Amino acid sequence: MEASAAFLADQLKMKGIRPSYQRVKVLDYLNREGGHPTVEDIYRALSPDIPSLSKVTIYNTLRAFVAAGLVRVVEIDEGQMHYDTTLEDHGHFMCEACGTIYNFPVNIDPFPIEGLKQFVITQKSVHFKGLCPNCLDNPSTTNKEKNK
Amino acid sequence: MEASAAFLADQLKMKGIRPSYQRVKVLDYLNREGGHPTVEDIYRALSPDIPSLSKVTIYNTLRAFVAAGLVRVVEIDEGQMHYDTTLEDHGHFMCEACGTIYNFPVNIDPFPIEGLKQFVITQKSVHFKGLCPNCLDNPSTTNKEKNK
DNA sequence: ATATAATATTGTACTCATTTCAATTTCGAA
DNA sequence: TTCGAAATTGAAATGAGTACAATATTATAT
Repeated sequence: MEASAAFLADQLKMKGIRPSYQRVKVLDYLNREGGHPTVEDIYRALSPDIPSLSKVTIYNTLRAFVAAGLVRVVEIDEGQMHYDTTLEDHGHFMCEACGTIYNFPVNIDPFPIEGLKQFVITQKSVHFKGLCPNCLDNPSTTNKEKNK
Repeated sequence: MEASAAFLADQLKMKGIRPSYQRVKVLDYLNREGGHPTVEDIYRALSPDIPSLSKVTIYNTLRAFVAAGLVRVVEIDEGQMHYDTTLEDHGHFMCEACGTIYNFPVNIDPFPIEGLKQFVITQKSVHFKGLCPNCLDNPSTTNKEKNK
């Protein structure tokens, strides 16, 4: 289901972000699709509807969203950045066969952080890699390249 | 102190890597300097001694070392890859002011991995970011750019 | 409603890490 | 010593992300 443009615009206004047509569309995509899209994913999805859309706009938009705390950057993939709408703390698992990123619950705080006594920690990430159940079941039918 | 070239060459041979002049020099650098160097770091350090040295060789060399299990990739910095000679499991802390990467002990295994029951996990990383004691003490005297 | 100033969008050009490719050099075994 | 395989090198390509300047849009004050 699709949230109304007005509702999405209010979401942005509350965060001090001007609800331009493009920004509302990006937010709508993020809310609808979830997952961990890249700039490229978003561009490919919205470009048909907004022929004039530029990737630069998506970069700018996501930068604004991250600064406002609407989305988070996931840096599990060296190739490109992914964006995550789940704001609660959680871990990320990336399948090395299909490239899909999964969230999993993990409690990061009770870590024995001996050795970082004098450090100020502003960001904690837990990143796992391996093979997801889907690729384990269908070894040859999925891979990163195909899914592009 | 510097390990003998013969000793380093044997280290490589044992891993099935042909001990070329360049590879021995890269391994020597890694053993001597430790830390979390980038290709650029290694290139700048070795280039004066090996004028013909190409960055591609360092890329190739590190890829071979990683495949052989001699070093590990650290993907905490989106900009560029870092390499780590510490093979035991540990976390990485990256200072957002000076860019320095620190190791810290962390026991990753006893994680409550509910939600990944069906997954094959081949790699686990714990990445923290923030400010290191050095930069907390000298706020203006260190930064990523200067340290380049 | 309109003018004006501030902000967003867009295309182009650029940076920079990494990879690809082909040519040359080096190494190792016969 | 020779020959084939593997390594090194430079040049060129790739691809994500950024910088910049021009244009378009929006918000606010009049």
